[in-house]
Amino acid sequence: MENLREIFQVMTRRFGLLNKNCCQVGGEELSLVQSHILYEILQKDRPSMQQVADTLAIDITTFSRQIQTLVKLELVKKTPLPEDKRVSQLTLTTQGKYVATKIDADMNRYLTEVFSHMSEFEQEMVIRSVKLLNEAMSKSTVCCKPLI
Amino acid sequence: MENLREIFQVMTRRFGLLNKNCCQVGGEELSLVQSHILYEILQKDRPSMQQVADTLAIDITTFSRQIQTLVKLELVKKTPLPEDKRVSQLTLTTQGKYVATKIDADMNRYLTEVFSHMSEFEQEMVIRSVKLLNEAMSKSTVCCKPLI
DNA sequence: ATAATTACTTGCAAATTGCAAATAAAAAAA
DNA sequence: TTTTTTTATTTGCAATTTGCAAGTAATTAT
Repeated sequence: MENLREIFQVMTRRFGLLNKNCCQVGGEELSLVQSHILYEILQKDRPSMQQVADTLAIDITTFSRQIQTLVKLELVKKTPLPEDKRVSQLTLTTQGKYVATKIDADMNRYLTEVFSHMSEFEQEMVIRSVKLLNEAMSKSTVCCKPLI
Repeated sequence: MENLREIFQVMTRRFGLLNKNCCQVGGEELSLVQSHILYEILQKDRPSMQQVADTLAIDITTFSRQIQTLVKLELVKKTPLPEDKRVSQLTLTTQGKYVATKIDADMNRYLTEVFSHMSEFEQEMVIRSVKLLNEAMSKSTVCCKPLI
């Protein structure tokens, strides 16, 4: 078969570059990890710290500190859950929602631009392929365990 | 159109997880960046520092230090170019070649496992798609400029 | 009432990163 | 041929990020 590593290596790097651009909003510049955290909180409904950390496969101590930063930036709010005061519910502030939405829109814009270099047919094939790839990775035994 | 960001976000993360596993050889554990550096030196013929740093879009100062680490680990050798003593030619040591090849094989094995969860037809489609995606990104104006 | 778990937070210490500034060699300009 | 400019690479910080070990506080199990 093909040299899989070769093409995926290139893809990974290019995506890394794409992602570098993608997290500055206003004056602030967020890291990729932080943007992923915002994204996850935006999607889920009032998730706990542990929940999001697990989903993103980030060490909980690292995550704790990242959240502290995002709270200081007034993008995220932590509310103790009444039924169990150990857990913190995470929500986005208005600012946070704005930022998360902005990053989402930017990323979609970037991706759309990338896609514009392909034919309609190719675009659909690529989308189908990425979905397949995601499924395959979720079934894989060698990696990618967490995540949805 | 589809929510592109969604599916690519998931893919990016899963690949991040896949890559986490993929860089330990013997007792040593290399970082993803370091494995990319080894890969690049393996592919190219005696590249210079600047060359590899540009290809990988790594800041030259960061790169300089990474190479120092790899030299200490006896995976990379730096030889001053006779015609221009400013530039260092990079080559892999025997150890380095072994490690780079090992990582390459591991990654291919992981990817093959991932691919095993798809049909023959799907596998080919995915490969074609990733190549298309790489081309599209190389044409893109919003990112991914360096790289080959 | 006591012990064991769970959810999260801190205290290090090691890596990684990039900007500014330095060095040293080569090329261009005077 | 000097002098200046450019190029390739290295250091000096200083900020960020990371994970392990150990701690706190709230819950659940015994």
